[in-house]
Amino acid sequence: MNSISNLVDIYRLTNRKITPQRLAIFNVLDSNTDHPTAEEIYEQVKSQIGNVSLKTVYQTLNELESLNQIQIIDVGTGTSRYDPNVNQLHHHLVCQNCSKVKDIELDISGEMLKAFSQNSGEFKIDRVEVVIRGLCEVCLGKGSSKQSEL
Amino acid sequence: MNSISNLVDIYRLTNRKITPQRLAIFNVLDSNTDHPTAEEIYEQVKSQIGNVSLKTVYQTLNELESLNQIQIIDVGTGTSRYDPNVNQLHHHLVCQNCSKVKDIELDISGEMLKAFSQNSGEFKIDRVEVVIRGLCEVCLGKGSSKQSEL
DNA sequence: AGCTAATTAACAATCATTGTTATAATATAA
DNA sequence: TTATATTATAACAATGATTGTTAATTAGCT
Ligand SMILES: [Mn+2]
Ligand SMILES: [Mn+2]
Ligand SMILES: [Zn+2]
Ligand SMILES: [Zn+2]
Repeated sequence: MNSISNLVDIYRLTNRKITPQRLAIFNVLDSNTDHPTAEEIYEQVKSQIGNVSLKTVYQTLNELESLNQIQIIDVGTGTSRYDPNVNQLHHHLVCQNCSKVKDIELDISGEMLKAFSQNSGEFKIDRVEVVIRGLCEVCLGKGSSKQSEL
Repeated sequence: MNSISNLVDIYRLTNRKITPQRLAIFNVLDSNTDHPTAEEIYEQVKSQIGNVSLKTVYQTLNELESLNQIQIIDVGTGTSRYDPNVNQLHHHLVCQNCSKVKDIELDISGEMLKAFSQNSGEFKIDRVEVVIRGLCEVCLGKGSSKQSEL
């Protein structure tokens, strides 16, 4: 994602208005590495500026995606995650216990494409997404038996 | 997935009843490589035995997953896909035009783990899922301009 | 300050999936 | 083969994430 002042420029140039809601959403996303859900962003924005609607959050997030400022990722946890990291190719670690999502840098193109071309007949690759599932550092530390505690 | 007669045995051994609905669902899944949705399975079962409810289809599919007979995959198309291929490690190609899902065999563990251990601190890997997005053979043939036709 | 297009909030709607429950069907033993 | 216990089914309501609708509000410009 671009800097907030760049976003403001982009918004002005595309006839979009700079509202407190949008600015607060930009702020929450800026340098965020947590892969928050829309609901989480909504809560943070609300604590910053008092009033937003969840609909506005969704609208702005979809808008930012279509401006290529964020990516919307679905790692199978039931809700979409919003990721401002679009400049650096990366993949994701997903904790099966706490559902936290972390970035991981992986260059798989080499071996990938080699094995792939042997296997797949015709298929024009646009992108490759890797999700690694397991237990994060925190949940490992707690011991996996903690999973079933309430 | 096991053979249908094996499934019948498993069901009997675990105090489950063999119903026409379940048998029809087994049949639809048997050797199926289409990664159908619950709705699609429901339609096929309906054309075989006349009456089922979608709820029964979901129930049976979840049951088969917990018996490790199928896997439920989510490739971000908005609906879960049901895959009887659980004995052979594999990944998925997803067509961005027609949403078809195809199996692909890829052994990424080597390079993967190497790059990974350099990058990720502590994380206990359970499984690695790769989704390759692009255009399938059919949609390539039609030319990508067909995408916007109605 | 006033105009106008864009934005917001409130609310309803959607879609996939799951919960509830009264009825029906299977397995098994008399 | 019929009765019985138990599991499964269908119908329907409910859920949760996301999107649609619209009347009221606001940003950006004059
Ligand atoms: Mn990321
Ligand atoms: Mn598959
Ligand atoms: Zn964790
Ligand atoms: Zn296709």
